[in-house]
Amino acid sequence: MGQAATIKDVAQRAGCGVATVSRVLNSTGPASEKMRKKVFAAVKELDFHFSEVGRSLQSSTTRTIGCVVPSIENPVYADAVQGAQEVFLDAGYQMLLVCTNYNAEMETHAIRTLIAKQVDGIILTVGDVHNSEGLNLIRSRQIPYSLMYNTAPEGQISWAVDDHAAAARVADVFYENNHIHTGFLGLNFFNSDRSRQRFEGFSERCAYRQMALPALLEVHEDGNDFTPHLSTFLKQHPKITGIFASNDYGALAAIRSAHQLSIDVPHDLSIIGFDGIKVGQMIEPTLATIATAPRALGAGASQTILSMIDGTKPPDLPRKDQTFSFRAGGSLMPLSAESKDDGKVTAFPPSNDPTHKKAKSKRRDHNEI
Amino acid sequence: MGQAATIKDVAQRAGCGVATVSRVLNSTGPASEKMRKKVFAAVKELDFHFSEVGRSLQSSTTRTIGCVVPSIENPVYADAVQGAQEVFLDAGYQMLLVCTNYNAEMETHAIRTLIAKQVDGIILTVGDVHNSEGLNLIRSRQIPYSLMYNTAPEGQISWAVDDHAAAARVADVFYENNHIHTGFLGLNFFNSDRSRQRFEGFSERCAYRQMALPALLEVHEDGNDFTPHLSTFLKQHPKITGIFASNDYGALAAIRSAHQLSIDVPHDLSIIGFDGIKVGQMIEPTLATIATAPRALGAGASQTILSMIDGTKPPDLPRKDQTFSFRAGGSLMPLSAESKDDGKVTAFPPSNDPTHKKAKSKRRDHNEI
DNA sequence: AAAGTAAGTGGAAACGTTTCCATTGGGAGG
DNA sequence: CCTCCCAATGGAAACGTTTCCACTTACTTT
Repeated sequence: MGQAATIKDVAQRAGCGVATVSRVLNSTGPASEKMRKKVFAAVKELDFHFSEVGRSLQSSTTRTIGCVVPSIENPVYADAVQGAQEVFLDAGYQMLLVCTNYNAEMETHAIRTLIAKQVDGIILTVGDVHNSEGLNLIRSRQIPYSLMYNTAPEGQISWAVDDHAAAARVADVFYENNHIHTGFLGLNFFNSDRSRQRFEGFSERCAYRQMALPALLEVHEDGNDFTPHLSTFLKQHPKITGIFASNDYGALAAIRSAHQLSIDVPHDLSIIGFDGIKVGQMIEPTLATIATAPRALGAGASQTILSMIDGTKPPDLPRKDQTFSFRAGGSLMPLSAESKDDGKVTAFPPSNDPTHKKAKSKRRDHNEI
Repeated sequence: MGQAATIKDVAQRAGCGVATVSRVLNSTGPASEKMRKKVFAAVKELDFHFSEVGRSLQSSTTRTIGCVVPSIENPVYADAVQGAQEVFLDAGYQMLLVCTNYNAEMETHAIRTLIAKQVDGIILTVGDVHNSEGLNLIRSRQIPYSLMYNTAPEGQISWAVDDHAAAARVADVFYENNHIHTGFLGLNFFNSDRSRQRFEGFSERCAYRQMALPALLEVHEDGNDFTPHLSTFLKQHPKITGIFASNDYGALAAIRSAHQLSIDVPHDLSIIGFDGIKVGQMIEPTLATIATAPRALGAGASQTILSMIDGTKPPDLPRKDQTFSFRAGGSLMPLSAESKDDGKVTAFPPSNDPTHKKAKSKRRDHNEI
């Protein structure tokens, strides 16, 4: 059975014209019962299925959506993509996925190809919203699109977490728990405007709260060599009692490195992450973090696009402060009031004592790390 | 600039026939320098790009590959998909992604649609290799395809971890570490033949080693209510000193639940996972596990498909025992020889890990759980 | 100078659909 | 019995490409 059957084959077999076959199969237009029978019989015999390509050419619609994200190794994007995918699938659309690996060139190229493939819409996370060649192409072609995880510039739609506000929330949480001296752990700080936004929001709120300005620890890759960095950092900033990591992986790495340095989390050091990945709740201590809903964002962006396509009313974007929530966890612990003001060492056990008696709330001695 | 320009518009603008435009732009066939200039000028003015749809119709090739996996929330699949995607992108193919959520109906439907879209190949993980309607469709249509993470039946190609052998390896590891009484934690045991394969391989090798046959703890969802299950399970099987979880998430859940039950991992209970997800190495204790290379599998499957398409020699499948490796980790600890036979409480060798000194060398007393 | 060749070019068919339009036939209304 | 209308149908155009083929032109070769 070499080539796939076409509508012509069906027509011939059923002894009618192609127009009739099309009408019968699509239930568009009239057809006698006799013809319908014959057509269906022919379809069955030939195992005929419409070619979407022919259809697309004629209708100039592909029922395909492009999706461009940096990487689905990051569960945040993976979830968003999957959320999007479900919505699209329900609506009868398929999804072309491209991961750009945070590479601007790939981003542009991918978008160009998607446009050439005549996708009906594009859902994307770009590296730099204000300077994305691909995004410009999309806009000039007037293709329905929705951003994800980008802070939306003027008049554009983006389903995103409000990084700034969320980070501010973290500062509040630290404040409420008497952590005044904090650090910010930024992964890929200079590649990710999301990371920068978080630092900014965090810093500003710290200032507002009259807390110390957060010390910045910038890390490029999440290699295994993070421990010395943390050690140095904590020596340089001995007063720090809380660290805000720009994402949960960073937080996990910090917890682990702290552990290796015999710094107990949360007794000696509190840590808050960002994203709310699943494993954060599967470990001990559980990770205090900013929980986000990537699936919902992906689904929302998809619905926006669908409504652009069929002209219905698009869903409302969530209120900015509803794009995240703080999730308590074992990695955060209130600092006792007496050590709050100066972070000064009070009663210490000998620092070479590796024991971590949980009950006792000791402070770490930074000078001896 | 309403509609996108077509090759006809370009031809008209350049004052030539469409054939010439096609030849110039595709560098196929001769063209005078004068015409070339004019064509390129017209292309620029009109911002013309070929429509892939028209092209596909004519060439009956779409430069698109379908990818069907259960879910990319599972980082194993996410990595595999991304590995595949990179290979395809390099080769100039785009990837249509469908996540089936472990649902056979969706699987069939997705594959049907992919076929209708005339993808040039399909890379997929099916629920049941021996009874997949979609797979049959693909085969009857003679579409290039490659399985992933399915144990390949007779004469089919599948890039997969050898679950059976890997699980056997885990039994060996337990044996070498004097763990004779073990349990198997199966997630979605009845939905996943992978999980079953692992149990089988594990059991067989346990028998071969003359270890106790593993007790099976079956879990349906990884909810928060796992702890009581584990508690009951350990009460029922008090001799167990090692648990093999059918995937890393299960292992993490087990560690956490053990913690909640005041069972120390690894001193009281050793745990080995499966998959080798990234976070396994970011937590304390690190997770002993079967490490796999999802990206490589995805990439391999892609290359297989590409070579089917262009008729070149397909890459060799990896040797079965090279599809995985055992990765040591803190969640596994050798059982002292004297307690080996009966699991009786004895003194433990001092841990060189200072953080675990707090764990008093106690064996858990199952009766008190 | 005639003939042959090669380069350059455009027309038109083909790919698989949908849809407009024209044609047919039959039944109802006058 | 003649008209009119409507249901049923098929032919053909259109969608945007590529490619075959035929045609012109100009140049080389005898």
